Amino acid sequence: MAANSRLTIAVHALAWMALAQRQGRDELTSDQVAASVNTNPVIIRRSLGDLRRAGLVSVRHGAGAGWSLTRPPEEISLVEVYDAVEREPLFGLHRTEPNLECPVGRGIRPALGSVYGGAEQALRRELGRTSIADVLRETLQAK
Amino acid sequence: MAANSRLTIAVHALAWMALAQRQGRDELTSDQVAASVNTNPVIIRRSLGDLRRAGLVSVRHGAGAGWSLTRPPEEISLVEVYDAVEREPLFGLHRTEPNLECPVGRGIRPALGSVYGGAEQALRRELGRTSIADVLRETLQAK
DNA sequence: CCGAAATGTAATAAAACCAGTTACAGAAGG
DNA sequence: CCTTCTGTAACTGGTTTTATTACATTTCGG
Repeated sequence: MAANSRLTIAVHALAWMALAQRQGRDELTSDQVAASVNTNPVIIRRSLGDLRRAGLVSVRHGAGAGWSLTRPPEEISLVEVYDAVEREPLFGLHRTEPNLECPVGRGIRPALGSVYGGAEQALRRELGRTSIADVLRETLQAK
Repeated sequence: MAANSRLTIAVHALAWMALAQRQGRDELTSDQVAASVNTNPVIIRRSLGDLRRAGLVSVRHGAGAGWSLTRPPEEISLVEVYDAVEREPLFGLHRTEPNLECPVGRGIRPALGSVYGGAEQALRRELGRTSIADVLRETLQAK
């Protein structure tokens, strides 16, 4: 699995926005976020665009524009971020249809689908236990 | 995330081997497994090779060779299969080092590491609740 | 109302990964 | 010894990911 870093980038952006907010800066541009994440501003705009579509951040256009959180960071859980930025299921099924003349080939896809669904639920449940505020607190504790 | 199908292929192979075993065929060649999964025998040999290194199957070489389970299918849990075939962590950290002059950039990686570790544990715990025998039973129930 | 500043998005590129395929050396049973 | 099958390397086509450039669009501030 080519593990992507979409969740990492989105959480980093949100945590940084939460810290800036605490310091009185309610809005950040994609350039400012990109400077902390150390990537290209377009990557940040794409990621924050996903979060905007999920209702987690809002944006103002034009000159003096910027991004801001729509909720206090205590009320943004990582599962919402996960759902906002991650589209693919965790495990892929067969790329080509299995042999339907084999009893295993016939029935395995729904069986796997239910197992995979349960595993994803467990993952999402665990992510739901952590908020952006939690991540920020742990981040600032690291000396 | 380009979700790969390694877990699917490995579980399919093991379920098929479990069914064959129940029918008196203790050994299968990679060609026979590939016929059910509907893929190339080399893919199966690579997958079963991972499972062999994890101790879940054994192989005999040469003419009349084949693969067999080393344990009853009730005692093979999906988390063992997952660990055998999946090397990458679920979520990638930053591809390039974040800006260490930013307090968030400095501390976020260990913070995310601990969150991601917990999420993976939850996933693995859930996968541990299902065995190859469970998958086979559900597979055969699907009409 | 004009210009500056910022977003949204398309197009492109390089790197990585995945599934599939061919090929072949090596092992081992008969 | 010969046949069969594994183990693995090499390569291919396709997809994904991150990064980058470019530009039309939006809107604030003066």
